[in-house]
Amino acid sequence: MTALVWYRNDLRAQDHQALSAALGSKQPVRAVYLLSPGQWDRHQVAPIRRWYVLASLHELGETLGKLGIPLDILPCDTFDEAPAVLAAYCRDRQIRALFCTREYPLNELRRDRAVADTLRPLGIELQGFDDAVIIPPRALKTGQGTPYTVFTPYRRRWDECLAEAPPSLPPAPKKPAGVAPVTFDARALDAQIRLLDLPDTLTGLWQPGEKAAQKQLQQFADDRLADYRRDRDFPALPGTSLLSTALSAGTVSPARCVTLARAVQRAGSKAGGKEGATTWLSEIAWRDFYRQIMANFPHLAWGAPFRPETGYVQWSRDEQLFQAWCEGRTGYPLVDAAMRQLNSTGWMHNRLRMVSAMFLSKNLFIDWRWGESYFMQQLIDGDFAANNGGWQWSASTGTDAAPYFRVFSPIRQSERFDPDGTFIRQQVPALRDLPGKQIHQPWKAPLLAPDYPAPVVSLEGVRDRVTAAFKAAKNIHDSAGGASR
DNA sequence: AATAGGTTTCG
DNA sequence: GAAACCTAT
Repeated sequence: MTALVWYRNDLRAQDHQALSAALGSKQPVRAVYLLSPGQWDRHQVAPIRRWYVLASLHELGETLGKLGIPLDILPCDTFDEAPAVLAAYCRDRQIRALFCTREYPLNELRRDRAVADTLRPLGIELQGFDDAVIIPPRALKTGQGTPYTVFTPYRRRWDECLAEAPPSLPPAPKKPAGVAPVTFDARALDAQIRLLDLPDTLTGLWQPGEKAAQKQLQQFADDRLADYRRDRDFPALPGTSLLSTALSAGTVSPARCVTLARAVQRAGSKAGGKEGATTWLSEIAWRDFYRQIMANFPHLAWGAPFRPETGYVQWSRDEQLFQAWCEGRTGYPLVDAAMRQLNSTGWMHNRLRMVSAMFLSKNLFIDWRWGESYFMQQLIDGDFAANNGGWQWSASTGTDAAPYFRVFSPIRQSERFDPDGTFIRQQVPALRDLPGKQIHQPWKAPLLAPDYPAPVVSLEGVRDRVTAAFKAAKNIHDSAGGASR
């Protein structure tokens, strides 16, 4: 009789409820990871993200090995094969219980349901734990018993829950007495990593694995969290935690993040320390918010807008403008700097995700799904719920009312959040010689940046056009009888 | 989690 | 004349 931990996007040994439960069952413990390149293709997982996952798995295999837990990497091209692959494995290894961390997007839910249905007749229960989030997706309901669809009231409830019941961290896993360490065979992983064939200049920017993630969290909490509120919106500063990658692959747990943030919040020693921690906790709450949106509105997984009437918006399908956006040559410095950061590092500062998404969906008026998909293909932290939520927020098709708020001026954003142009100059060499504030509007000094493109669209009248297009969409929706449904 | 355009206030 | 303030969308 053996207990099995099925690893997915929870690639850690510390702070891991499923692993803790498996060890607590007093049976021998094994672990598996289903390697699914076909599923990665379907979900458009970025090569750099695949690399991060594989490299983190390599470390996890060694960590688990020291605890006497063998980690097996099982080939399983797509989710469709998961039930058969796991059933065969469980049969061969006398598995009696299966433990995992729950995932909430539709394909993952269906996979897990199919696995549970296949294993139950074999006498194996699949037991899920909700520690990929702080508050489980169906736990919080409004007064009307419906899921929260506006962030602010959600955040208030989330805070109350946190105060009443702070997340608990399971004890560090220990090697059971009498169990010998095992050696992890990383050959399959290393072969996959070689297939990706990514340049060292790219992978060298990132440190995979649980140890690096823990260290990064600790350093952020010690050095930057107190100033997070002040610094987080300036892409030229190291103001953010950079933990999105670790959180999305589970090399760090949100519970650990919240525990550290609450400690800083309570200490509140440094001036502003409290505000910094509170603001960062909000970002963790956003993460939970979009996960509970995804879990409660599963049609989002099929490309549907959250607000049905916005499904009738007539987006542009201009491939050339889209390509200019992807490659960072729109002629708007901060947008281009943002896209070049994404393309060259696999990551983009959160402020810039809003700026570039807003530019694609509102200024170019191109379908937000094109942008959502491009981000997934590039991002090392590509997380379906957060990415979809962010894109729909920018495109005004998503949660939170007041869409007329939602047109950024790429010039204003640039002036506010990269005032002296440091970040732009780092990312866009063609603009390096533009002095001072001129950098925000290079078309006014074309001779100083001869290699930089002219703006691909004018900013004039954007708001009126967007408002008109959304009004037209609502009319179509209402006259199609959508209002009554 | 915003902008534009106006008015008032300040040095 | 710049900065702060107000307001409609």
